[in-house]
Amino acid sequence: MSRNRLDHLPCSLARALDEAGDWWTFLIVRDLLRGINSFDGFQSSLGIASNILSRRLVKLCDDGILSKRKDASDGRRMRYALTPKGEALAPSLIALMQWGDEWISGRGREPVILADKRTGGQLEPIRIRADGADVPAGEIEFRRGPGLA
Amino acid sequence: MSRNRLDHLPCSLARALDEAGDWWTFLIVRDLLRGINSFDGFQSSLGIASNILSRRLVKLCDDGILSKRKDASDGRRMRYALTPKGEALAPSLIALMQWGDEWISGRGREPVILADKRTGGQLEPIRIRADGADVPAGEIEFRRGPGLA
DNA sequence: CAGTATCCTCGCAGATACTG
DNA sequence: CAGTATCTGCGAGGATACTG
Repeated sequence: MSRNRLDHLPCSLARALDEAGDWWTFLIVRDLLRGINSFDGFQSSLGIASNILSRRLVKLCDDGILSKRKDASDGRRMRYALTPKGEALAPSLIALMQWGDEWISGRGREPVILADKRTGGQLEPIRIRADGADVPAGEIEFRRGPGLA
Repeated sequence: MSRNRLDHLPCSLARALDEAGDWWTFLIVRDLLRGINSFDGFQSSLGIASNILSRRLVKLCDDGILSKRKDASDGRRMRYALTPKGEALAPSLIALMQWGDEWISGRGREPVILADKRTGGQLEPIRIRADGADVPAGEIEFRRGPGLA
């Protein structure tokens, strides 16, 4: 096999990786957490080819991670949103990003921003509740950093 | 490009995915958290081909996620261990596994075990502190579940 | 036991062109 | 704007055989 087949492993981690472990999934979810929710928004943010993005969005919708609807004021424009299942990826995404902050981007440097684009230039940090049942409740705040303008 | 090049993206998440986002990395780290630390241990646990496992272990050592040393009592046997950088992957790994428990393996079912193999048949759960600076401190305990015998 | 060494396959992603 | 359609290709992963 070329691609991994992790579904044979009796492990939730393997199954999670199998469904959400591909490269773009986390980055698309990240963009949605930042307020980016349109096709071309993803495209310009990620530099991903349109066919790849399209395929990935279809799969994410099929897997119940995203939902899709027409924009209320512009019928031509589609808007994507995270489902509860998709939002539930936030804790692992955040943990992974913080790992990158700490161990790759360089210790001591400012953490990378997860700014809410909806506030325009305001750069209001967004707060994401990690309210999984077994995860200690709390809020995580992203401050402005040099990594992601 | 065939493989993703995420390093051009100015984002810690992208860089983290670039370094630790491949399929086997998390599963090898998971095994180490369970107490599996030898080449054939990984192999029989994961069903991974030996050349792939070898390549992956070399890369993980190169990236500073694993360390490697000879077994004290058996010079032929190598033992792998998580470095601090590798241990720091635990929170995201755990979050991802819990996501799989909740959203893929089936809601309401028992979460998958992360049992410590070192205790033999005892199935003592292991505790992993999520003590990242910005992550609310707490302990996560894995209970026995049907997924991973 | 802990890997190398070869060879191969095929899925993911990229480039590009096109459409409602 | 939001995609589809086609073609191409690389490289991770696999099968298998072999070694100190």
